Amino acid sequence: MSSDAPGFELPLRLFMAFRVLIDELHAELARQGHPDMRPMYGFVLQAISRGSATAVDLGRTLGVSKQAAGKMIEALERVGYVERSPDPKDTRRKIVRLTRHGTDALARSAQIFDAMRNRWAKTLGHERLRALEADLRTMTPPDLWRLDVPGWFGGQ
Amino acid sequence: MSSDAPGFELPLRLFMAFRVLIDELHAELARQGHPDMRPMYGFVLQAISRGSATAVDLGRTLGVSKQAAGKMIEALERVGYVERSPDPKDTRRKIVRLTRHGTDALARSAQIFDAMRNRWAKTLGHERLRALEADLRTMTPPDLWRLDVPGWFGGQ
DNA sequence: ACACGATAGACAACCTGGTTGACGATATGG
DNA sequence: CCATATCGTCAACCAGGTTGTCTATCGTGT
Repeated sequence: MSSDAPGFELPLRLFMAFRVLIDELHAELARQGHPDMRPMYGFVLQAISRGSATAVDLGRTLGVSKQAAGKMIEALERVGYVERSPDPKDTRRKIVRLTRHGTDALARSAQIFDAMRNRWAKTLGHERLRALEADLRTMTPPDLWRLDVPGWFGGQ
Repeated sequence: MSSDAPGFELPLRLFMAFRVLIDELHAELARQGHPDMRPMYGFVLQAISRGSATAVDLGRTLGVSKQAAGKMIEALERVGYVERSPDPKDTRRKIVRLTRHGTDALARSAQIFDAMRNRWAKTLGHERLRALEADLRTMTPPDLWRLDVPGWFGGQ
């Protein structure tokens, strides 16, 4: 009865589980030809591939300032995951899109995530995993992509 | 029955759930007289209260450099959560301990976490929540306190 | 036709939280 | 008694974020 976990264990375990998955993902990505990949990049690449075409755009969908988004794009450009080209329709804008390398990173990430989920399913059982996912969905905001991952440390 | 979630949803939901809890904690802490509290501070205060008495110590248990730990202590000292005093047995060391304010922050955090867990239990049901916690425990390293929270962004 | 407001991107200065490397002061053990 | 290890600090740097300001361009209303 009084064997309930203390309240602080829940957030800690959630975070640890997240870390375990993300760390594994990046270890595997490094093995598969993406040593430059960083935790943050995945989110950004995903946002770009889902239609964020400019820095302002990206900032909006990521929940950060356009300047932060701009820096992110710059970093991704440096390591060859995205490229920018001027928009002929609007010369103020520079359109960002994934390079082949960036697309590859995303595809491999998806595949690795699926593999990791399968491992969880094997360990916990399909039903338990589905229940876990459903419960997390219940307790979190619906929009999966509007997590402003960046900057939640730093606060304010 | 191909309705399985894509692999990437799991880590995202884990992180969102973590964020939801932490954000709520800090909103509530701010209301309860701890507006200076930040996500990182909780972990550090906890580590100190559990016996990390010096910067080197703290760095070790937190998994960061002694310099980073020193900066953390400095910041906590500035907002009045810890205080330092020279160790008479070893004049190189400065012993850190929580102030009354720091202890209060920790106690309130624990209480708020418990309240949040109760809300989860109400929504999901006790059994589901216990199952969720058990499953997370299964998939994560056993030592709850050796999550090197800081610096997992930044990478490398 | 044009002036004016809104927008895109860039630059600068700053914050947090991390890193390495170096260094002086103190402890400690052969 | 001296070599070595440890503690704290300083300095320089990095990643990722912030705000504020600036220019160039777009698009709209009169």
